[in-house]
Amino acid sequence: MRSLDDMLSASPWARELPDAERERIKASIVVRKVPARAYVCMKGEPVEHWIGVIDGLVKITCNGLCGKTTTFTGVASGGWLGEGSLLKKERRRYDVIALRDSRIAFMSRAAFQSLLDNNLAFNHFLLRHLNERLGQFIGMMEHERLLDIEARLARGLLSMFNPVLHPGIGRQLQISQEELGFLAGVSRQRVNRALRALAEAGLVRVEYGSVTVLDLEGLRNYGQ
DNA sequence: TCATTAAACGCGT
DNA sequence: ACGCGTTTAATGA
Repeated sequence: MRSLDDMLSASPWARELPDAERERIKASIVVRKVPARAYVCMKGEPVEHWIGVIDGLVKITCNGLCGKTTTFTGVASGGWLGEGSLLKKERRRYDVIALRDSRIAFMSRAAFQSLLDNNLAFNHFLLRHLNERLGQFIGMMEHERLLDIEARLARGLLSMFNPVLHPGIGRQLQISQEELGFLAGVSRQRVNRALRALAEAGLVRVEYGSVTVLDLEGLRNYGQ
């Protein structure tokens, strides 16, 4: 995705907005470039924006007290995040960090609220979005308890290729094995081994700094 | 005993 | 400077 316009065109709620309304929303959005490793927003901040990933990749993450860090989910090109904190009127609960140079859209709280109050398509979108997320997180518990690490990594990858949550993602994902480890909750060495297994099964292609999905359905069924 | 992990190192990009 | 593969030593099931 190249521009805010592309991003809005890929967002079902924005596609159906009347032109004037769409322009009004667009005017409420600030676009900022965030370099790799920089914060998009920080835990504890007051929440003033809904956040969209126009281009790039970010992670929603949290640092434990004992120096550990975990990634709850990645958000790729075309994805929106932060609606939870916006709806609950609370401070930001998690850090959002760019995994590579990214272009990020910040929609004002007022614009978000007016869409919420006036636009049925937007409400449908939010429900669908929240439902996909909920499914992902329930699935995560299931997988953590029931699946081996290869299958868990397969599901972790799959979450990144969810077309509802990240309409702009292609088949290739630029992400390091270390970050995949944070995402799937396993060590880097184990990610490396598991990736080889998935590649061996013909489901992905592994390259320097990236993973390409060859068989989405196969990934979904991996380890039944 | 066996698998997994963090940390360290060296190599290639 | 970063990503990857490997070794090593510690951990724990």
